Amino acid sequence: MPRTLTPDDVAEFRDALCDAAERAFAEHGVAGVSMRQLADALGVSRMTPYRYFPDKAAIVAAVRARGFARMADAMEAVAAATPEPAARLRRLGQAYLAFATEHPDRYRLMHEIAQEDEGRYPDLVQQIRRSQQPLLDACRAAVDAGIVVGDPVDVMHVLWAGLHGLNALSLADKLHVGRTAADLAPVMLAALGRGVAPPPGKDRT
Amino acid sequence: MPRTLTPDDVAEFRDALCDAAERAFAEHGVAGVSMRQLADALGVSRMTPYRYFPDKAAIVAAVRARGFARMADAMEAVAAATPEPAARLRRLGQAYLAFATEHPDRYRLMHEIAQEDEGRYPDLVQQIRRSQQPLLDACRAAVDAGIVVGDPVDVMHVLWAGLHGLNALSLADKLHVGRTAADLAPVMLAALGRGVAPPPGKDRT
DNA sequence: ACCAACAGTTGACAGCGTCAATTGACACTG
DNA sequence: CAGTGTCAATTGACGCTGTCAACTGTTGGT
Repeated sequence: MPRTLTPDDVAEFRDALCDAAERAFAEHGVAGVSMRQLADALGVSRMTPYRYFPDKAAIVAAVRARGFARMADAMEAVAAATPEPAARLRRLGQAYLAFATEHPDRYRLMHEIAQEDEGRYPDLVQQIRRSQQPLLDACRAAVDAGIVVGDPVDVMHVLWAGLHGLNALSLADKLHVGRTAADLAPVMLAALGRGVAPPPGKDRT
Repeated sequence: MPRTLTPDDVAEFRDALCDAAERAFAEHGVAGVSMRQLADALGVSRMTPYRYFPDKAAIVAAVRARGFARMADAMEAVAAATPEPAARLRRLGQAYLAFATEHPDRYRLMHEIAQEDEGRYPDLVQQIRRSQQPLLDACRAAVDAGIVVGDPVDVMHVLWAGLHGLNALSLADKLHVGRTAADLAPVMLAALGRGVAPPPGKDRT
């Protein structure tokens, strides 16, 4: 009914749409949710969402970006609260694993979608980058402090891959019966810690 | 035209359908390929595939099962050719990473689909299990040989998660520019090796 | 009081997965 | 050799999808 849409109006509607989409995607999967259902959930007609997003893929991208943003917030908070390099690295690892455990649907949507050419969604790309930054910074600090050896970017990739791999197996129900991500988290963290630590014989500052 | 369908006929058609589906899925993604297109590709009419598979999900499951079977073959071959425990573990890791590099689309389909309740496809479940078995056996052997410490199943999960995580990041184009899976493979393998090795001071048989 | 602008709605279309009814060719039986 | 049952394969139909295009109706500016 209003004549012109203020930026706030647009943001509000987009947020509401993303909220509804996030819930629906979590429950039925992306493929199981139609644009029409989302419109219904918001009490608007079929095509209204298309005034705020160019197509369905853009909504998926927006929801994924929100997920990465939430994760980035969590990682940044942990990093800021833990100055000591070794502890920071450990805490970030725990936080990464915890995020997937606490928000399994979100994490799945963030990673399991294989959105083609996500470069077309700059906000998504930026939030992905932001979510990695604390871990990368912590790796650099750890290498500088001498508690980790190797190229910081390599180390970061190894840690990230290990953490993400565990999350992925857990969320895909691929862990053997009786094992949970929570069980394996300390084992993984210990192994990664030993894997990137300097060779024995030197002491750590 | 033939009156009764021999089991061989059925197997042949199912194979041909899976071949076509695998190619099409690789090129356009599962969501981008319709049953009708698959039927067209085989030169039969829309509903014919439904005589051989109950629905589209079953075709996806069959193609995924084939992927895991191929992988299991590769892993079994490596394991059989490498009796020495440490080398076996290393070679299996290399083979796992290589498989994803050589068959990216297959690997993606195998892992990125989040098929709900894959327990309904016993063949898929069995091939998944089979593809893990060589690594699990190798972990047990390595623990027995004293070159790896910890619960063998835990160790296997840690190694698998590390390898899969690297593959997942690589295939999702999440590695930083200039880094490839091939670059990071040795780094990851070395880190995992150190991560599960016994504490220093003991010697390795 | 008019008009242009534009948020929102409805109509329409091609394509989807799949159920149900139909077709047509063959292997038998009388 | 005509008739019949069987079953692989095809076609018809339905409700659903994402989205283009045309439309409606309200509103701020003149």
